Order: sequence, then structure tokens, then C-alpha cells
Amino acid sequence: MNFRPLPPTFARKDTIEVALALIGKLLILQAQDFSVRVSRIVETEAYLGEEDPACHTFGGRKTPRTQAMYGTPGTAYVYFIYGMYYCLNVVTGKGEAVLIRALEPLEGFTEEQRRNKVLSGPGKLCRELGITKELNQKNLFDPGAAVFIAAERDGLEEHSHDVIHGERVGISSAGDAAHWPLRFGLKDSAFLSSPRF
DNA sequence: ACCGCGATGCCCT
DNA sequence: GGGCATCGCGGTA
Repeated sequence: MNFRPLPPTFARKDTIEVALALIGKLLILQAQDFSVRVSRIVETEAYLGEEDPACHTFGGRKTPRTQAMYGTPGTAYVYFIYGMYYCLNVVTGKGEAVLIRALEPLEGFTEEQRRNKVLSGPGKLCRELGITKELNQKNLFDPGAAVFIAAERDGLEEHSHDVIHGERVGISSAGDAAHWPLRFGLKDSAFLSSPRF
């Protein structure tokens, strides 16, 4: 598929802007056997660092796990949750990050996988794509890497598209922060995660 | 359609 | 030892 690399500084912006800008971008995986899988980012969530009760770095926590979140903007933060799932984030710097919540399979997937929406959820997409701690702290904007983010050429990204927003998912114990509208989705996409916006 | 719950292991106190 | 940025199942309606 035809894609356009993004500047390495892509994620060096306000976290909410990055969460919005990532909608419509491509996540590309190149395997050792030269097979390629391409998907479109259709849903993200912003995590606003030390001031955000729902964020892993809330209160300035510097632990082994949160190390990646203080890395260079554009690095991957992959964490393990509920004993069986990984979740993938794009670090934006200073302890903030954007969670990738859902993808639309575009290339390198079967019709059945598309029908079954195997990438519609933060845990599901990592399971299906084989994303694990191995990817933690890797640069996500290097077109030579096994996993990277790029823009779609002559595709959705070249046209205007509407983004909807809603409350974040699964953080009910974070007080008011649970209601902050930091979840973003591609309007009318059939590949958004549960629960509905 | 919605709701409740169990699985399962790491992280942090 | 408690909690968790999830998911899919089984029950009730």
C-alpha cells in the first residue's frame, strides 16, 4: 500500500492534538517474511500525565513501568493488563500518551478477520497483531521498523473526516477524570470498540 | 440489549 | 495483597 512517512516530531505536540491527529493514520507491521499488515487508526484516548488521575504517571509516579512514558515523543508505551492483555500507546512526552483503542483492517487480513472486527479494542488489537512488551520504548515513526505509523496517501487522510469524542473507557475509579471527553473516534466507522460513544 | 462476572499475572504499596 | 486504560460469556428481558 502507498503510504507517506510522518516527521519524527509528529508526536511532539499537545497530547489531545496528537490523539486527534492519529485518527485516520496507518499502523503498519512488516514481518520478517516480508508480509505486511496495514490498518487504519479509528479510535484513540488521551492520557494527560501527572495531573490526570486516570494516567499511570498520575502524581509524578516514576516507576519501572512508567519509564517509557517519560521517553521521547513518538516512542511506544506497551503495558500488560488484567493478566492477559497488552495495550499500545504513543508517548507524547512528559508522562503523557495516547492509547490506540481500535483499528480498521485494510491490508493483509482476511475477510473473516474484517467481519469479526479483530482489531476493535485495545487488548484485541495487540493480541491479533502480536504486539507485546517487545515493542515497548521502540520508535513508532521509523519507516524501517517492524511496527510504525504513517499517513495514507490518496486515501482517507487526504480528505476531511469527522472525529467524534466521548468519555474514556474503563476508568470509573478516577473520579471526575472519568468524564473528561478524551476518547476520540472516526465518525461512522464500523470498527470502533465497545462500549459505543 | 444490557448486566455481572471470572480469568489471570504484573505492578506497586 | 489489592487493583487493574479488557474481553467474552452466560443470564435475564
